[in-house]
Amino acid sequence: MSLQYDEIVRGGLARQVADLIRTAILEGRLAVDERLPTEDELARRFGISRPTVREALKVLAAQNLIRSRRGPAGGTFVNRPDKDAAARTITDTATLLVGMGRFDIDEIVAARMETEALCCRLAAANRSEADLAAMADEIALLGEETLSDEDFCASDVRFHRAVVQATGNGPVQLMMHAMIESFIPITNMLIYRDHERRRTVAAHQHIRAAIAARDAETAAQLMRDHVEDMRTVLDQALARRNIDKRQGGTS
Amino acid sequence: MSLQYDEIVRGGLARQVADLIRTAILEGRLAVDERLPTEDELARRFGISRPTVREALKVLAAQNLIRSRRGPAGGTFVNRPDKDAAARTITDTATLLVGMGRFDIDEIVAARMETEALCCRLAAANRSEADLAAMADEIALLGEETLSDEDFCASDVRFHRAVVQATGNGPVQLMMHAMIESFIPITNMLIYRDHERRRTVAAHQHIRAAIAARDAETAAQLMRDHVEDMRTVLDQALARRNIDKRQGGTS
DNA sequence: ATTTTAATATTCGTCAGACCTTTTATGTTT
DNA sequence: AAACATAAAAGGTCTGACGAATATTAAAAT
Repeated sequence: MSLQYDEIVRGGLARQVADLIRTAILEGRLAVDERLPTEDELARRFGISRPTVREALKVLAAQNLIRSRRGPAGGTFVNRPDKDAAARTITDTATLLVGMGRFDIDEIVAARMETEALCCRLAAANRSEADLAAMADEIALLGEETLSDEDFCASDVRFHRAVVQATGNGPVQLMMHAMIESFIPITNMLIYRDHERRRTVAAHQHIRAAIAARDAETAAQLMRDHVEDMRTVLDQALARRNIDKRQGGTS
Repeated sequence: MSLQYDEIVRGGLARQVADLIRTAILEGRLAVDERLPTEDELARRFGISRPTVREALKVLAAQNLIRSRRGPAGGTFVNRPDKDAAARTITDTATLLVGMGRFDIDEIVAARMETEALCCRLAAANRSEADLAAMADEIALLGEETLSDEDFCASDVRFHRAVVQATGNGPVQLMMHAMIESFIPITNMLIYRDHERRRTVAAHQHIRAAIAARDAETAAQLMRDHVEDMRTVLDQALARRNIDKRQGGTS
């Protein structure tokens, strides 16, 4: 364990202590799963009170850097960087920006169109049989007539995630999951009519077939067309909503 | 202001309160820049103590959801979602994963190669004169013989950021900045020799020219080749480092 | 009358020490 | 040897207080 327990100079104490410990973790001076001193001990060594130590630790826990357990074998431990936890953090951050309207719909659609086309190319090169099976599952589910709108959207999301998964590329998966998830609130605005549903299922089938055939360019182009299609439906939905707003002002 | 001050059921109190407030913010029940009750008031309404309230608020502050100021006009306020703050969060998260070796170098390079090629295509379509000027600046800087290794790397990063910027697409910028930044620690391992530096400058010039000419496919291919080149140099550097490790075991 | 200065109230930031809850380890009993 | 009871360790929470920063207000000086 290597930590400096003085050097405190200016700013909120809790913040400074959090920064010190975070830096120690990021620089590897605190190993993964290593146990920090007890809160009492930290307070003593930093020369601050325990509540302040706890505020600092809460910050680090919120960033998934540490975890705490009670009991004699408990204490505060350095977390192993976890892809899933990181994915959640990135997704939440992106979702917040999208939800608060910090991006235009157009640029979101454009971003998704291009990045998912890229995923198709990578997926065509790297897909496994399991990936193809996962896509097939969602295609079958999506084809069921009795599916509710919510279940239809959820399955649609899972298909796109399956394509991302098939890229076999960790960093790409990390970023794309965030992009797809943060887009959900907008896609959920859509109300799919029957013939639109059939179009979606057909598009998914063609995309899967191209990926299965390792035809990267066809898969990418099909995905672009598919997202473009979604944009058209989305535009209509938005237009309808605006008309409704003007006519029946029931806000 | 709409907040439920009871419904506490199970789990850490601080955690629960943080979740309640976070949900209220995310659902828009607490408007941007709205002021929450004072910490004393929150403690009273939630039926908990002020230190616990503070732990909850620290968590939310760590997630950039709120800010606090002292004084009579002070208090706790809801933050406006900020692209820069979000970019920092995402970058830090990705950097942690990369730094702790949760991704293979190969998949990082592959991800960067494909995503930056994509950026070139978008940049060719959307670049402004200012974007081209920013790229030209970094090219000029990178050509200077006297540049230190650190400054060379920094300028290289800024060129790639300029390309990303030229896409004019917010979500893409968000994700790509994270990818480029998190890759820095690895690129910094490189020691560029003179002829490698010249190759880099030449590659940047060609990429910029293709983007200026709105030649998307050429720009994309040049970027792929450029990143591929970096990978080659990187592999050599890694090989050298491994040899050094075996010979001079000074750990 | 206006500007400068001082007092004051408000709110976050920190502190001290105590008690509660959970969890593990130990030791006793059967 | 297994089951149970007990104690100790550590985080989780509470109470009450004081310190520090800052906006408002009042007072004073120009």
